[in-house]
Amino acid sequence: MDWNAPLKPAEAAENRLIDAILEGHFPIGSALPAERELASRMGVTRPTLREALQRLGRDGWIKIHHGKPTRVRDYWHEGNLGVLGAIARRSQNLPADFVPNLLDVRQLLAPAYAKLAVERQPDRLANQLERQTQLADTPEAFAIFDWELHHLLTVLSGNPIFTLILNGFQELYHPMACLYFQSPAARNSSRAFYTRLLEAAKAGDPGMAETTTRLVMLDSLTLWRQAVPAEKISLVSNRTP
Amino acid sequence: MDWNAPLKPAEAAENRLIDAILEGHFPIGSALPAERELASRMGVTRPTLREALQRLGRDGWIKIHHGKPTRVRDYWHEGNLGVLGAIARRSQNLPADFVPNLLDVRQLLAPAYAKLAVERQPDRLANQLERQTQLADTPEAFAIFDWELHHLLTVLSGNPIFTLILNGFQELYHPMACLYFQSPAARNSSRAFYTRLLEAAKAGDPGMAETTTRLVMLDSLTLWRQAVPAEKISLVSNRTP
DNA sequence: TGGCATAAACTGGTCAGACCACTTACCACT
DNA sequence: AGTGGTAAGTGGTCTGACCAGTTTATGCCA
Repeated sequence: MDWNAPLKPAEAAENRLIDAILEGHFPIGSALPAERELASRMGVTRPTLREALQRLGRDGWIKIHHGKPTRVRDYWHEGNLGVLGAIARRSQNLPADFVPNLLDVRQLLAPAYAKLAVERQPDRLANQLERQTQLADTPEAFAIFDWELHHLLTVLSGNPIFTLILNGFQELYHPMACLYFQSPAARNSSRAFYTRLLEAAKAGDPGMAETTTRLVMLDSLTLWRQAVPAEKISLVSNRTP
Repeated sequence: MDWNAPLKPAEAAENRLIDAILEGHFPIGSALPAERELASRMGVTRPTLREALQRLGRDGWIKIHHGKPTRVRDYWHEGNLGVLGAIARRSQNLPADFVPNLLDVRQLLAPAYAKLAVERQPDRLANQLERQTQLADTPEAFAIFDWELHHLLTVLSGNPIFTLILNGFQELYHPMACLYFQSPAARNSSRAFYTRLLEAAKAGDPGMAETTTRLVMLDSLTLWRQAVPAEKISLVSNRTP
C-alpha cells in the first residue's frame, strides 16, 4: 500500500496539528497561533486550514471561539471518541495500556448487546455466523469478520447507542485486530466463540450468548497481553486534574 | 436566554442540513446537491458550506469523496456519538425510547467506572461528593452536579475511554437531566446515591460503590419512565439493514 | 458493429485576498 | 478612579478563480 501517497493539504494540516498537539508543541490550554499565521506557516490557505480546524474542533481537540484565540483543549478530558480515530491513524505513539482499556470497555458492552441481539433477531445473527465456514485463516480475514460481527450485534440489539459507540472504535479496531489475530490461539479462541454464539442463536438462548461473549472477551484480554506484551511508551501523562 | 440569537451562517447551514436529512428530504444513501448549488440554495458561500460539510462528515452524517457527489450515510449504522449531539440540539424529534436506551448503556458503564474510581482515588472522589451539602434543590443544580460527578468518576477510573464515551453524551445529558430532576423523587434518589457513594469512597470500598451505582442507575430508568411517560414519536424507522 | 482511448462535463479540493464581526486592551476623557 | 470609546487583535464570511479526481459521452479505430 502506498502510505506515502501525497496527502491532501487539508488532511496533512489536520494531521500535523494533531501531531503538534500530541508532542506538546501546543500544550493543553495554550493558544494556537492566529489562523493567518498558522496557515502560512503550514503552507496552506486559510479556508483550507479552517476546514481542518473545524474537524479538530468537532472531535474535541481545540475550542474555537469568535474573537478569541483558538485554544487547545484537554482532549483526554473534554474530547470525544473521535480522538481515538486520530490517534489510531498515527499508531506510533500508542499508550501502553490503551488497547487493554479498550478491551475493558468492550467487555462491559459486548455481552449486553450480544444478549439483546440473540433475544431479538437470532435468525439474522445465525445467518451471518454461518459464513464462518468460509472464513480464511488469516489475520485480515478475522479482523474484518470480527468487526462485522460486532457491528451486526450492536445493530440487532435494537439499541443504536451501542452502534454509535462501536463506530467510534472503528479506526482503531482494524489495525489492532490484525495484530491480535496474528496469534493462532486468538483465531482459535474466536472461532470457538463464533461456533458457540451460533448455537446460542439457533437455540434462541440469550443467556448463553451473554456468558459465552463475556468469556471470550476475557480471553481476548489475556491473549492480547501475551501476544503484544510491550507497546510504545505512553504518551498520556498521568495528569491529575 | 436569547435562543433566538441570530445563528452564524455556517452553523445555520449545518443545522438545516441535519434537519433536512432527519426529515427525509435527503434520504439515506441519496446524493446531496453539488456544493455550488447547495451553497447558493442555502444563501451561504461555498467555503462556509464546506466547513459545515466537513463537520457533518466527521460525525458520520455524510460521506465526502473527491470527484463523486457527497452522499448521505446511514448515520444510525455508520455514524458515531456525534450524531447524538446533533439530535440533542433539536430536542423535538426525539425517538421515544431514546433516553431509556441511553440509560441502559450508562447502567453498564457507570458501576464499572465508579468501582474503579473508588479503587484508585477515593479521596478526590470524596472531596467532590462533600459538596453535595451545598447542592441547591433545583433541577439545574442537580443536572450540573450529576454530570460533573459522572465525568469525575470516569476520569478517576483511569480508563480514558470512559471519559471519551461520556463526553459523547454531554449535549444530550443536560436537557434530559433537567427534565429528569424536576421530579423530587429523582432528586431524592440521587441525593441518597451521593451519600452512599461518599460512604463507599471514605471506606475505600469499591464493591459498595459498584453496587450502589448499579442500583441507582436502575432506579433512574424506572423514575424516567414514570416522570416522562410519553415522548415525541420515533424518528427511527425500524430499518433492517 | 464493436471496443477502447479520449475528451468533456460533472463532482469535490484549493487558492487568493478582501471584508465583516466579535473580544480585548489600551487610552483619552470626565 | 471610573467610564467611555477606539484601535488592534482574533475568528467568520465573502468573492470567484483554478486544480484535481470521477463519470459519462464521444468518436475514432480496428
